[in-house]
Amino acid sequence: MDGRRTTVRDMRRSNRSVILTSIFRDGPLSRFELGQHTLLSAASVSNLVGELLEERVVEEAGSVESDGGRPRVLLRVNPRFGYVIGAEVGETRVRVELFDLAMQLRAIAVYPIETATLDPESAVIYVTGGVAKVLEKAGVRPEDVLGLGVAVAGIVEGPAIVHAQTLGWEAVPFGAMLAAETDIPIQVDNGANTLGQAEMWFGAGRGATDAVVALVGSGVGAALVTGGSSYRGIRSSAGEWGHTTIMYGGRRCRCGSKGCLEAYVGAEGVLERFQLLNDGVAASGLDEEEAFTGLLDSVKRSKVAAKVVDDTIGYLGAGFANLVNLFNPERIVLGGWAGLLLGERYLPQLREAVGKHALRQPFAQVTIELCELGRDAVALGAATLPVLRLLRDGGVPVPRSFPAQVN
Amino acid sequence: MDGRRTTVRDMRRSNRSVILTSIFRDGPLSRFELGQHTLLSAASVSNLVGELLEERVVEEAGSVESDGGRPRVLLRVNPRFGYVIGAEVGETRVRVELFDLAMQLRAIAVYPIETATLDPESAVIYVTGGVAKVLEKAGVRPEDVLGLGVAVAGIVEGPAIVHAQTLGWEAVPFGAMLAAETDIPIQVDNGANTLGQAEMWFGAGRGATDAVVALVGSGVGAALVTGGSSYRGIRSSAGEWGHTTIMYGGRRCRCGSKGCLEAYVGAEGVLERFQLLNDGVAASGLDEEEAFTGLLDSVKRSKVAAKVVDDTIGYLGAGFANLVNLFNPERIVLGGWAGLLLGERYLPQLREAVGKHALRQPFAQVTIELCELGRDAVALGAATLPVLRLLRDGGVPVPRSFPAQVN
DNA sequence: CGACTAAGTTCACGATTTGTAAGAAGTGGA
DNA sequence: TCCACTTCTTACAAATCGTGAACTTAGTCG
Repeated sequence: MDGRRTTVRDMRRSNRSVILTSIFRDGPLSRFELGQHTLLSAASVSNLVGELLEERVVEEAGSVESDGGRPRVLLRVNPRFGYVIGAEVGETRVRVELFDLAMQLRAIAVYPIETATLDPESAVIYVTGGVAKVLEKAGVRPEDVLGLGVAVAGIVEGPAIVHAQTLGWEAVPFGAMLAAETDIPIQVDNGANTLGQAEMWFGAGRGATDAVVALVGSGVGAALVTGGSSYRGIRSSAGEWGHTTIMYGGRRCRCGSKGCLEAYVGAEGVLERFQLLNDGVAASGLDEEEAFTGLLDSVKRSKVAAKVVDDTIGYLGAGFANLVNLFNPERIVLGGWAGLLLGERYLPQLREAVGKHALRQPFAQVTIELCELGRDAVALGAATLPVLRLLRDGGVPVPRSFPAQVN
Repeated sequence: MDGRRTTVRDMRRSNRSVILTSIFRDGPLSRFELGQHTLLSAASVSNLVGELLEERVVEEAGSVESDGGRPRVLLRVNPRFGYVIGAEVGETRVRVELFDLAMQLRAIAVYPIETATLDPESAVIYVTGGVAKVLEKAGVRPEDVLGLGVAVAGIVEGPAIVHAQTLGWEAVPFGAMLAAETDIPIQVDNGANTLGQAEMWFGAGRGATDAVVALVGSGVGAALVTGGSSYRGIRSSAGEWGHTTIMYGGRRCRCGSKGCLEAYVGAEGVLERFQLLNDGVAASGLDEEEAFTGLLDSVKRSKVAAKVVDDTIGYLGAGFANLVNLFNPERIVLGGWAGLLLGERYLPQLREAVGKHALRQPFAQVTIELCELGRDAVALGAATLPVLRLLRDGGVPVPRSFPAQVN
């Protein structure tokens, strides 16, 4: 099977999708404005909107006067047409959030993980338990949930198979395991990707079509967005920016290779470098985040700290420049807790460092921004997955049927 | 203006495109097979093929018996429906080639460049002269040329504006300059991209949808292909792989930065490294290509040469690994004259080096191959640009009108 | 020569967008 | 209160398109 045919139904679905996406993204809109946005004729807009209104995906929201004529009726996505749930399965917690279609948070459930590693079976229990909890809290019926997006800290490939080194998961069919417990449609993705998605929709990435959301925490990753949608590669493990070699033969990285970017700008790597230069003396009794903040705060007192931070900015700048040269993006968003701490203090210096390593042409076309959402946005981003699917399908909810669909 | 509407005509154009592309790519095909490939109904296939036949884009090509029933009539793209021209504007030559729609070479014109730098005006004269020449040689009328694809050694952005450091061109509106001299539709692209395109269609990239064609010559570049089509970034200067930092603070590169991949694996950089280790003694009286071949041939005799080549494979492996980690491609094709010389001798070692630096998951999903077409394929790749457009538009030639369209 | 088989064609039908014209919903002035 | 005016909304006919079912065509085999 080759290229895909186009039938008359694809046309309608596509136009419904265009209209619905327009309403969702650009707020309350009149039919007239929809026509301008979508280039559809007034007749078609009316027709399609009528259908969406009938199905309750869209609702009227007041009206606005117009220079003496009939007032325009505003349309918006019906926030209560359905709900979406985003779940974050991380190393230290499982977090489940319920949103309405206006992406307003309606309920939340958080479970800290005490055990060293979270096995897949427990993760399923936490997630399904969290789903039940948020449904109850918000008073929403399960059948009104359009979908559940799950973000995991690892590589997700094919039909929701998860490989997560830090959790000790290897080829875990997490999507299928969840689908066995609920008939809510499930989508699984990498946490870095969902956080990137959240920034693209609601944060510093708004309006960009070709962007990279770089995440610097203890580890380092990136979400690539090309042509308005997330780029995943042949089997959705693209974006492993943290393990690109930036110093051939350099520091050993926990991935087993040497000279990875992560070994230089990941918080763990930065602290190790500091300890090395500081005659082996490390801040004790602090967790990684406190230690990292302490390091940043001590640059004025300590020459060693200043050098370590300075180097970090340089390395990070080179890493960004690699992205600029390879992807020619329109925007790079720096996120992650360590990235945020660094960016708050050193964004100008970072921009300068990028300029030193990037080619003039693509560098002139990119803007480098700090992320706007906290790290709690991982679940929000996961919740956008079912929304994205709804918009793409023109407002037709995914049918709930066996075999449960994954991804 | 936002998302694009779909009308009933887009549907037909799209289906024509699917059918025509199928016939072009998968050789002579019967209507029946077309139906299977495209999922279109037999009625629609017949209808659309009839139209294409009527317009002479497609022609019948014999028939094949079928287990006792009516024989299937084979269809192929009419090689003489139109012709395409590919031009390569390089540092040492301008090369113009004329192809029919079966991509058979019909005529060629080559102009060596003696002067140190080729100014844009002269380049226009060479190209237009070459076009006239190949038309005359092949006995083709200008109005039968569907398009002219031009490959230049530099960054091409927006409406065919060219920045070519090595030619000394800065923001040259090369497309517009050419369009002023002829009414053949013109498309301009980077030479690395067109060579990559050629490999994807006719060489080692056949069948892949997510691939990288890496070009190692005196300099280093790459063509990125994602989801079956060339990735260009926000303003089409993506793919500058040669200037990604691989050794932070390392060797100075001609781009002005330090530690670029090109400074380590580009032929110029390799020879410099050899000279450095060899007590400053360089092979004299040889051009770069001879010197590079000589270096490779001397690894058995010279420990220094062996080390330099060994290191080169290591660096290149890390560079490939970066691509593997970031893009998760299905295939990487190594090309360029130096890449070819290296690959012929050290492909297994190179694969091993990539494995050392890449993550296990994406590495297991990629195959690394040697390119199959010589460097003369740059013009062939350029000629595919108008073909691609014809296929995309479903066999409707680009109208020749003012203002001349570029890109 | 006639049945059989498979490929290709014709035609009515339903789905879809579009342009046009008619209708509806307000505003402002008499 | 009524009426003209402006602007948004809807109804309808026309045009286009893919589809399914019946039909035609072209070989093969007995």
